[in-house]
Amino acid sequence: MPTADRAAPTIVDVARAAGVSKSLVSLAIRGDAGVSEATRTRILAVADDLGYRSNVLARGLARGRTQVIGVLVSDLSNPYHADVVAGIESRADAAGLGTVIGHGQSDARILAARLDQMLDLGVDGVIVVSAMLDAAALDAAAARRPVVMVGRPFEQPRHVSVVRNHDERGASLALDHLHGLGHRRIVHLASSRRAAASARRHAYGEAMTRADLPSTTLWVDEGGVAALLAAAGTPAGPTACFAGNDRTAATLLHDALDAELAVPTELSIVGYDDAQIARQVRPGLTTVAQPREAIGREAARLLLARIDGDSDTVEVTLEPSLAVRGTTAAPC
Amino acid sequence: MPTADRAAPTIVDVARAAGVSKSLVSLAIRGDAGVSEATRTRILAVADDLGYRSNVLARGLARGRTQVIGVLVSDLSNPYHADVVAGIESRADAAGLGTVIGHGQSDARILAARLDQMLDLGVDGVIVVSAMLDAAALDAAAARRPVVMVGRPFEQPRHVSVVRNHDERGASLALDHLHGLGHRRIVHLASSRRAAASARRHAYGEAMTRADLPSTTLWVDEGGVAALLAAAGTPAGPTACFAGNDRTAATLLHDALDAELAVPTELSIVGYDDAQIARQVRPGLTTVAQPREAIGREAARLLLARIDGDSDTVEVTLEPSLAVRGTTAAPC
DNA sequence: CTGAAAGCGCTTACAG
DNA sequence: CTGAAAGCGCTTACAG
Repeated sequence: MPTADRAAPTIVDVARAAGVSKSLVSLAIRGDAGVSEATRTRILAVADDLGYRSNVLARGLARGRTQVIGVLVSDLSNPYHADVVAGIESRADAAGLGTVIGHGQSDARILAARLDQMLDLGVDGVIVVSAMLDAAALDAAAARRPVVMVGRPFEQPRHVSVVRNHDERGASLALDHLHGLGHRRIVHLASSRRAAASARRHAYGEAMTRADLPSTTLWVDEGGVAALLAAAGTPAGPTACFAGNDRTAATLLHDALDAELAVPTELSIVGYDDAQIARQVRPGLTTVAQPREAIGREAARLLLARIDGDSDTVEVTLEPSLAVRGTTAAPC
Repeated sequence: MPTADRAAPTIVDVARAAGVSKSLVSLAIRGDAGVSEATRTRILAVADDLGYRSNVLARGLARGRTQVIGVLVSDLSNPYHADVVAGIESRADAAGLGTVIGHGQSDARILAARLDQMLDLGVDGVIVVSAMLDAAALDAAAARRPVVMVGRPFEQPRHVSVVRNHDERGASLALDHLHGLGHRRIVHLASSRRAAASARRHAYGEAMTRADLPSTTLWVDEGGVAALLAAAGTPAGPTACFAGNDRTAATLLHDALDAELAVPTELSIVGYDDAQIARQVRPGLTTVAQPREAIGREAARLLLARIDGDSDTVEVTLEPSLAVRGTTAAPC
């Protein structure tokens, strides 16, 4: 009995046991009006007795809908994704839809292959939580089923709705915080040229210009961390750094501490993302937090609307917030 | 065109375009011998031209196999799971099977519901990466499809193969390391009563007994960390601690540093799991590493064997290893 | 309120 | 080497 479900009862078994036709069972199970309450109750009881479970494959084939949505994430180990997925699932659950997750292993080609696999599997739509797929790949998928993307695309796909955090506003939050503390010499530490990172970088430059302060962007892969640490602590050196993301900020923090530079007094640091690492480093990292669950819920909402026939593709931008922890203080 | 795949070509479209019967298309696509190489090539070319994709729902319904396996994880944000999943996927990919992931949100009831959902979806088998489901729930699932569990179950399910790390050996590795460094007063910091944690705790006691040393287990939820820190540094106090997992070890490490206790000289710490946090704390945490990817590959191997008819359920125990980092040294 | 029939897109013997 | 037919388990008009 273990590895076989050959014996799995079907709608026909239920019909026979209940003494009705199989179409009636189908209607009763889906709660269709036009089945008397009494028979419906009886049929459901029989179904339950038999351990009947509706075959999603058969149902999906007949209806053209599986009531399952797919979520594709580029990297499972990124806790950011877990929160977004939780948001998606809460909305999908509420709508009575199942959720399956696919994993792209941070590789655009694997991601694209998994996307096709999910679509082949018959999901009613998919949410791509990744900015690694290009517009062409996303639009190709959107030609099969509704697709919503979470993240900031490099190039805007035409048939895909996008949900993302407002990077410019997030950068402003970080810089306003540092300005408010009295920092004037603030550098930006950049580590990526992707769309979200670039937006943060540009927003940094503009915020500095608005405040009439000079801006300096250092790149991690060009020895930016070392340069920053060498300059910090000197009379005209920077007193604060806005990093493009938390990983970069954490690296800077650790290297600063190793170099015996006091954080936050000699160097204040702000990250971006409110990743798990922001709470794990000491002192805790002040950082811009994306509304991850809300992003997930919004993405699911948009997807469900499109599955139900709403054909508009939109771009939704959610507001980040600032999580103030121990890496920022007034300059000494 | 965006949100519709009504136009999705079927095997019939391919047959018509190629001027053959649909059964021939089916055979050609599955690479069945008995289709001439020439026609096969032609049919595939036509299929490709039309953008034909085999409908998994229909195929699954007809064959009773979807060629997709399910992986259920209790907690997406746990990087441990990501590595296990990577191992599973590599093996599944190699066998030409797709993988979908379900997410239990660290809640046994949600986990059980998702397990049923995956089974309803028609997966050919499922790997449960969690010890949260009890034997009854696992066996119930195993009555429908082959199930393999990754982790250490509280109670052994009867129809489910189990793959796990050898906790006893892992604990020995940790204690041998500390003994080798010269530690004699070693305490165990426990935070869980689950099976894996209990095994590590017991193994600690036995290792100490074997070495003719007194053993002391402190519980986190009973103020164990404070008690440990108070005793450490005193003449007869402990010089080392074996923690039940990395999170507990990291908490201890941070609190020790806050209490100005020098790690590793005044207190050495060993964790368990080699979680991400083990690399993120400073100094880096010495810890027992589970062979996560190998565990995933082994689980997939067992599942595939069961899907292919091997009816034996087995328990496979893989060897952990020690990752020596900065939290252990000879006592001063 | 209930039943017989066709169909979803595929696979699988079974004839030729 | 190829084609007609039944069937996987469900849904959906359509008659009654």
